[in-house]
Amino acid sequence: MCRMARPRKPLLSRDRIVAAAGSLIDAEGLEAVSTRRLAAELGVSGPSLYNHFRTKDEILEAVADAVSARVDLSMFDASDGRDWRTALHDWALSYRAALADHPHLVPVLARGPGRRPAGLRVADAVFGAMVRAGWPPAQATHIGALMRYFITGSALGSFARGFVDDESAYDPADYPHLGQAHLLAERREQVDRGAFETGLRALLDGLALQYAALAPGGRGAAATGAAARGGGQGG
Amino acid sequence: MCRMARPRKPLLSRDRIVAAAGSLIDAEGLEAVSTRRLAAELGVSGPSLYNHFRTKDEILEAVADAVSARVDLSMFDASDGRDWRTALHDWALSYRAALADHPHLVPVLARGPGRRPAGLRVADAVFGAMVRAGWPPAQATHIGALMRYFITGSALGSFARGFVDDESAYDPADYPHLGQAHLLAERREQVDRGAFETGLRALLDGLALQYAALAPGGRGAAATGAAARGGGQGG
DNA sequence: ACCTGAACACCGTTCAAGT
DNA sequence: ACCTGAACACCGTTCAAGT
Repeated sequence: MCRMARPRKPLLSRDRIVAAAGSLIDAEGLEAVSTRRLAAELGVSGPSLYNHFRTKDEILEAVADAVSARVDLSMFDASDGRDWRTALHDWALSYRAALADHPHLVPVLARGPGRRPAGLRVADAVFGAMVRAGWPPAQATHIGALMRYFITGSALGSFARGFVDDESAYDPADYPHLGQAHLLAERREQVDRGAFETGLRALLDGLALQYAALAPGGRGAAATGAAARGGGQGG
Repeated sequence: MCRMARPRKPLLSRDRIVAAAGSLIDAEGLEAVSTRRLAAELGVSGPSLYNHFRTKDEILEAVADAVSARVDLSMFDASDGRDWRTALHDWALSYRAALADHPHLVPVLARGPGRRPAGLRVADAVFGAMVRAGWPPAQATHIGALMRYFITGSALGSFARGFVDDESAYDPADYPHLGQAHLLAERREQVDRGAFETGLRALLDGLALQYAALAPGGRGAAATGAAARGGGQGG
């Protein structure tokens, strides 16, 4: 009935390519992904990929979006949005966990949501929930941004990983306070988690102070478009 | 007296290479730096660089270290370390300014101090000052880490830059709260600065609360007025 | 000691050709 | 429509050769 019958089904699909790229990145890192290598992994030749994606970067973006899609956002549709602090906290843990599962992908995710649908969904959910909780829109934008800064910063620059595992690198004459720094590499996970928890708590405590200081009119219901000024008096 | 006299002075030096690489990165970004291109900029052939650096990555690290070296640390040697909050605040601004001057280099700096002397000097100064102010060493480590997270995260993932400047990317049916998102690209600087200031203030307020709650052994009386008030239920 | 050209084993991407 | 081999313009790095 139809035209001529397909000789055989396609070897490739966007999903297959994204899945293979994700596995390769997790296993061997971002630098391991070349179009030729990825194609070989899929049993095809390099240029075949260009039938499904316009550039290699588009493939990376698609993999990153798949990770963003796994970030839990259910804490934000809790009706009234009263408890913005708890929602923000739980979301931060979920976000961090997603990044920790795919550390090699963090540099891609840290570039921002761009055009990635799942990345935009995350930004949308945070912003919407903060406004619903009574934050002025400008402040809600800032909160989405600064939480991203902190979470991706912690995932990317895993602090302890930045120190080499080699005592001789830290001459006490040069760095009087870094005598134990080579131990950081061993206790990496502990330090990273501790710093993240301390920082998250400080951030939420500090935001709670700012929330308490908001003009009474702006709380409890969706705020007007007027939007308070930026960050108060800082700097 | 000496052996045979040098025929002519060397064409290259580590300093010249680092300076040329820095200029190239600032002008055209990290991807513009290939060994051949950089060598051409210096009037030599590609492999010549390998007489002065072992790898291209070592060149990048040296450029990054030069940026770290320009971060002001003078606020940390203020004798008693009483006012750790102000010192941390001023340092954060200085750090952010250094990164903002060389945005293309942030991905390199975000990897952590590694073996870079100036990077280690920064970590050493922060840690030392916090301990001197009465923070327990473990907490001082966390503070150094979480400040790094936030500052490099904000420089790298410049929030607004992550959104495309194209209204059609944000279908209200998909993202009900992102109606104005394409405006972010225009107001990028404003949003980034506002988010940074809001976040920094929250972070310091939150840390002040934790400082005030330290066992009396950790003295200092440095907590600012903002810390005294409530609002810090645990996360 | 320092620079060179040639070479090796790679890249991302385009394109005419096949089916 | 989808895949291929060949080709273009690149990479980082090594090395024997020159001075």
